[in-house]
Amino acid sequence: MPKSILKIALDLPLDRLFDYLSDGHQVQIGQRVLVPFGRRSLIGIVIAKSNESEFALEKLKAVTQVFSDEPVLDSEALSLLKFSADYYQYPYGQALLSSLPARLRQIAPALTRKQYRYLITPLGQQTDINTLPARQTVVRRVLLALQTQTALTESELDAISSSARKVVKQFVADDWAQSEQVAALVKTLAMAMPEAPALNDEQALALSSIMQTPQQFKAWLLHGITGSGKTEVYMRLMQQILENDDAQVLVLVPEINLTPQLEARFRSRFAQFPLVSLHSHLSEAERLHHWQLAQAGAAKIVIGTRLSIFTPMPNLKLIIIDEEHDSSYKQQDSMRYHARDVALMRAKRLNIPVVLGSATPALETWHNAQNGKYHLLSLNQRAVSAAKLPQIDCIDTTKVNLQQGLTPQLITALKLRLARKEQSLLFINRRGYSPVLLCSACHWIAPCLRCSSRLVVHLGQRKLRCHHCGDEQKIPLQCPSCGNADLHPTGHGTQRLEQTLAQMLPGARIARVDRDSISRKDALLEILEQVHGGAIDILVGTQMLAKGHDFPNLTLVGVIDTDSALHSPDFRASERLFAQLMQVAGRAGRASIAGQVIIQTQFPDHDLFNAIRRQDYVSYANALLLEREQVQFPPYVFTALLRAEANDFALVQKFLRAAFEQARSLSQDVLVYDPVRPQMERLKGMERAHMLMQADGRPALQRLLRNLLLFIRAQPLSARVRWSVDVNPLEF
DNA sequence: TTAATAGCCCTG
DNA sequence: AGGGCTATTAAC
Repeated sequence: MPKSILKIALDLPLDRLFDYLSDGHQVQIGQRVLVPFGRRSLIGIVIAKSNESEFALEKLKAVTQVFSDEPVLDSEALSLLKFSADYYQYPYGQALLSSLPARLRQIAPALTRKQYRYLITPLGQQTDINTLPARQTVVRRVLLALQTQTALTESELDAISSSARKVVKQFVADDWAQSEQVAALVKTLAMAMPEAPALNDEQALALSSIMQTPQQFKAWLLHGITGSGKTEVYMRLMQQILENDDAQVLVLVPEINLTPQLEARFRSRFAQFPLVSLHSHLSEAERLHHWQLAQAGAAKIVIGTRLSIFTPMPNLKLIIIDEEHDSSYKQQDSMRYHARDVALMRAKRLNIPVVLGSATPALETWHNAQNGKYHLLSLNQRAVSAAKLPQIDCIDTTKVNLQQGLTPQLITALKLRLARKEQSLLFINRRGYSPVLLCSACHWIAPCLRCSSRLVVHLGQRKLRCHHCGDEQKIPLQCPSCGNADLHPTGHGTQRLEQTLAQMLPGARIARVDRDSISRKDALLEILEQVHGGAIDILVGTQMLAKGHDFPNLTLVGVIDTDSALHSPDFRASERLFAQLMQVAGRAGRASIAGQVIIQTQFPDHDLFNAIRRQDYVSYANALLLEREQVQFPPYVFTALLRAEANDFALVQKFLRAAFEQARSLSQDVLVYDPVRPQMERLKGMERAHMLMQADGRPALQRLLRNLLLFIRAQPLSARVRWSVDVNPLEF
């Protein structure tokens, strides 16, 4: 009996598959199909074939269209998505469809345009440019370029002129050139392949350790301070794996780190291996094209952000996760997966190595390295041996006179760098002019009407703005509460700091980097270029500046105010602050000049600053882990969070109350906490609350969640509140 | 999720 | 009766 019933995943919040008749179509598992659904048409993915259906056979509809000229999703990709969807309690169909490039979710056939390049023929090579009419400039330029470079890609032609493609087609007709289809997107770079630097002992040991078992699952933690040469270890490792028959390698990076420079660095190092990137700045056509090259096995290296962990790669032999502690690996809506954790699952299922790299590993990761689940490799020396560690000073802001929020020590240090023609970076994690607008008479503070937050003063646009919902208001002329006209912008943000510095240090060339100044896509790159070129003396900015940029002439880093993170109710705040400070400190003095870091704080004797001064991740991580163990927080327990929000708080309460009673009755192994309100009680006009569940092991928690969700989905109330489940939430 | 429909209050 | 609104239900 032929298996004519297809089980199909659809992009719906319903956690089940739908049955359709194949109706004579040749259909494979993993294939993309178009099906009728109600009175609309949906894209689906075929998950299984069967002889039977639990649905009444006469009610089954037939598949409308099979996209049979496309490659199908392989079973590894399908099962990884299924596993992740189950683990993160998210409908399989939605998880699967949203892992695909948007073009594959649309109804039109997603044909990728074929790429061509054009090669010069002997006849074309012999043709003398000077015999061509002088006015045909494009013809002359295309021929000249072909003669000197022997081959041109379509994008190189486009760079010559918009009519260059037309010209080259005529060349093909005249047998001056011939066209050739390009299988993979290989951007050939004119630059010579850089010589790989020699490895130091630690790097060599790390490489050889991993390469002892290149064909089995092992999780490696590459723990190395900034500048210790983690990237070089990745690249040597990739080189060795790639040289092995047809292997593919996946490199995950945080979004902000995937700069064109990093991509170019990998490309020039691996000129012989086709490389594609996958990130949010690609056009949909590019994303599809890159994804398909990975899926076909043509791209040997994929560098991508979070979502690319799900990219089908038939010959995947190594996964690398750079800056593994970075919180951008955690998806914060839809399926709330953690790309690092999914990478671990994927590597385990494929039986391949996975390498996590960081200067400040996540405590979860560090814990796993301590208990032997991961193998620890440490890089303690700086790879460039001349480079020295910066000196780190914490200045007690309660004991000195601040000038506009700056300590005399920091001002002196800034002046010294200006005199020496060296560069400085000031790190302040607050954008805008000042974080509050305060009435001097009645202490009224401008609040956001839609969120439980304060409005930030933006003097440039003369506006008050909520950084949570984006709402804007005019700056009031008098206090709405008492009528007093004396309203003060209080506290310091990036704009104010920039202004202060300009007044205090006339002549200094200052640039500001934050989300407000970096509106355009390339603006950050432009500023960074200016810094490299020596056109900037002082760079002021938020955490956008903390990562990945090396400025050899930058010798001073100032940290203005991070104290709020020390007393944050978020249990991960100090872990994050430590990582952030280590990262900014690493910006100072990477070349042969020793750097200085000045941290302004009210609590210079805090453990965190003591550890920062010594740049001692290990003892601080161990101390934090001890605390986490004592209070039974992750990674010593497994948690999940049920979040809910609605305009009407009573609905949220009712919804969570019902869930709470149900969860309590469902499980003895899981500790279910009373629903509470989060730090941000109201956001964009929605009243929020959540319920925490905590267990000693994953299975008990998973079991509870599965049953709890069955209950919730059956509740009519669940349609009237927005709710979501977050497994291993970053904060609660 | 979308889309249809059932139920309800209101006007006229 | 019919318009306009919300709640409910089905989708293969």
